[in-house]
Amino acid sequence: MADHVVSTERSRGGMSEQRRRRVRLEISREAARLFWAQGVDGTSGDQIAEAVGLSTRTIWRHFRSKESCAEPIVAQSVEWELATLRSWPLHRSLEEHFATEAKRLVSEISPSEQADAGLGVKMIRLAETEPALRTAWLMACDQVEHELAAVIATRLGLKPDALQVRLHAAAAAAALRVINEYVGAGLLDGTDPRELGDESFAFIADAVRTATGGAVGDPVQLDEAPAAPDEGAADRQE
Amino acid sequence: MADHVVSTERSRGGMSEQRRRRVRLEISREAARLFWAQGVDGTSGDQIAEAVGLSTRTIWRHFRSKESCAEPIVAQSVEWELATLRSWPLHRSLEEHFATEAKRLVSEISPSEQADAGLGVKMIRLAETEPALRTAWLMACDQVEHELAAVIATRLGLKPDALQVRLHAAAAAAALRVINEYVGAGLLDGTDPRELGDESFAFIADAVRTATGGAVGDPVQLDEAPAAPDEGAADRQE
DNA sequence: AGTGACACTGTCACTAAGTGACAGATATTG
DNA sequence: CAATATCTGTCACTTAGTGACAGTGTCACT
Repeated sequence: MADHVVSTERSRGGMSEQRRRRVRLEISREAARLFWAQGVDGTSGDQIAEAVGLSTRTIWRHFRSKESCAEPIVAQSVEWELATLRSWPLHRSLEEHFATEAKRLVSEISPSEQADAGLGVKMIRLAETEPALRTAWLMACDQVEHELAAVIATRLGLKPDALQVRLHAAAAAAALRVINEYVGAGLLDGTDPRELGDESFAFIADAVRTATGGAVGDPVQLDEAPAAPDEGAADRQE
Repeated sequence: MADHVVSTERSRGGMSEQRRRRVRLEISREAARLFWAQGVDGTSGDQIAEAVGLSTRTIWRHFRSKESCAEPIVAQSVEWELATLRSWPLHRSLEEHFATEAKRLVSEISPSEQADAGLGVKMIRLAETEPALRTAWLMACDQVEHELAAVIATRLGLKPDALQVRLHAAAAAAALRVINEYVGAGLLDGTDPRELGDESFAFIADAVRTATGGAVGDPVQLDEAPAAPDEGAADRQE
């Protein structure tokens, strides 16, 4: 029985991971709705449980705290940025890549994803005044920072934990955070989505380029990556 | 000494403000010690209260949550950066200013402040693994970001909430955060303080300059500040 | 089909975080 | 000393979150 392990192990442990994510997202949707409608403090765990049709105990089995119920929705709202960064080819400029990816995204987005995105924006807005939610938002930004570190590391031919890379990644991620907050606030205040959307991707690329002192944004030649002409003090770190 | 306005007016509502800060700091010291020794989850509010010699109820009067007990110690550990930024004269370069301020600081620091700084570094380290503390650390970084926004705004002749300013401030603050984490981790891992200290202030200035795309760091002429092409990219913000 | 293993959920009792309300202590002012 | 306002301790209380146990559905193997 030890030889055909594959199918058994998948069906047991693997099915749940997908299912678990769906349940968490479902809980997160209801929690976000309630948080937005009544505030975080004004929403109890029991209310969330009732809204999603589960027992309170089960909520705590999926989320370690009330605030963290918002995490999946918030995380999903930066997921497209993560995906875009992951798929950024070496030979393209950031502007080009963001422009094409943004266009593709707009055409492919489903109504339910759009609703989730709306909730995500609201949570980000709420995070400015509700310190409890701020953690969730900053966690998502942290994800972006790590993804950026990986991308930048390969582009500059350095390790992801080199100080130089971490600095660039942190600065660029911070810029992305500010833009997200800015765009989100604009949307919620009634600015026309099209107006913001059209300029935003060019803006994003420019912000990343600036925040990294111009080190990240241009196309990279394959033979150029490992070369990295001594940038002084930074390379003594690993 | 202060028999006049200061003492009277403060004694009613405001005397407490100074005293309150001292009490909060005292609590924060004990909390940080315990957090470091036993972890955050392993430390109860009752323990903190007992360690500092107050009732548990009084702890909650000074801090809205257990984790926030760490805030004052963490905040104090970036206080010198805030002060240094506040006192940055227009006509000096960031490198010069940081170098002189750092020297002055090293000579003036008291043993108790040194102990507090040690605790602060430990809390920052702990924040990497304890999400509960991460909020405190990021709050402190947020302070730095706001201070930076104010400084950058006056240097560029823009408003503090202009998008351009917010982007620069966020990127620079993120860079400072990474450096703080890097230096702190180095200290805790036994690196010689002198080795890190000597290069760090030059490093800081350089990081800020890079993160702002070179826009922040140079001396500013007085007549140049308000000049900035006033209807440029950043003005769509109000 | 039957049986055991396992993952998921609900129920309930419990710990710990945090608040409200009241009373006593302390300090400042007149 | 009297008057007032802030600070603190005590205690009862709400709520977030956990541990333990039991019931249910699903899959695997026979």
